[in-house]
Amino acid sequence: MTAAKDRVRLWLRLLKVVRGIETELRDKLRRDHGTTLPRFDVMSALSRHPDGLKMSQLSGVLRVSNGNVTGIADRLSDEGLVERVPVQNDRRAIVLRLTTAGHAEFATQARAHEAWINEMLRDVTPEEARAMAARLHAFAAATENTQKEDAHAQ
Amino acid sequence: MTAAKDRVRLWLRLLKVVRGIETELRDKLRRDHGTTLPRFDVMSALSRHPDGLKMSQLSGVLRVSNGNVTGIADRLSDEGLVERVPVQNDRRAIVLRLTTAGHAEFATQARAHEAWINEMLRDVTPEEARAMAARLHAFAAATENTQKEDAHAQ
DNA sequence: CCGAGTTAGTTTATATCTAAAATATTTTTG
DNA sequence: CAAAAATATTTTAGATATAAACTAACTCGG
Repeated sequence: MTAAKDRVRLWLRLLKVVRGIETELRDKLRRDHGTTLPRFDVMSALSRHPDGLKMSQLSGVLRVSNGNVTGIADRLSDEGLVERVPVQNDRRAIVLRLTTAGHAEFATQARAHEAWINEMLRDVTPEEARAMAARLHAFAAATENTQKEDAHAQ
Repeated sequence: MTAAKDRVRLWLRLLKVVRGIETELRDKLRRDHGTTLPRFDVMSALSRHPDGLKMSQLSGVLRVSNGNVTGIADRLSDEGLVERVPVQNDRRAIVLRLTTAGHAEFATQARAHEAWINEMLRDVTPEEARAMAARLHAFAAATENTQKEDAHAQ
């Protein structure tokens, strides 16, 4: 089955590219902003939801486990970048949202992030980027679950 | 700069696809083979190097930190799937290689892995897979460091 | 040969991550 | 309504990850 081999090769290539970019981003975030990729991801998701997200929504959006978000939220909360807000009519739930300081801090990080990606992918033309992004829709079939949103987006 | 936005969008799409596939693979590896993605990655790298790899080569190949491999090697070693072999003429170095049991176990896992990927990417034609893999070469510029080999490969 | 610098690997401290159990609350059902 | 099921989050145990400190061994110039 060469078809299977072709698909595996594509998967390995995807994995290598994504890991490489992630490693670069992690280094830059630590060096320039004293933060980490998971923290950036959480703040990024929250920045696009000014009213905040419930913990379960956040873990769904980021595709990470439930308990994982708890720890990251704890640390961001300790630094005053996010806050936990009770939810009306459901005392189980909690909404996490950026504080004013969190919004300001993320705005800075997001500008740097966009510049880094733009530089790292400088050899990809905008046309090619759009075409590739469109093709990647076919891959969405791979993960039929509830991926309603992107992680990382600004 | 819409070009920058296009590139960021592509990056987010890549990230989503890779995370989705990784999540599926993790679940399947655990359910069907009682193992994890990092363990599979280590065994995969070793399977392509019958004479073994030094710890530093392994962490370089997998693009993970040095100390990380130590722990995974410890656990695989406890289960008899890999072994540490001294290196001639350099008593600092250690070569990690699959045991006979490790080779057999990995062969089973690799067959399943190929079938899973082939199924998950069933909507991607072999031609498209090859084309996309070729295009992803342009992305390699993003990570100019020493990525001599793939993680995961069989 | 010997001490400075380098290299290989482990260890340490901490953060991240999952799966599963536990807790608290809400919703559903009979 | 009361019991059962479902839901939201945290907690727990253990694996995975990094960066940085540490140990041991090697290299090399003098």
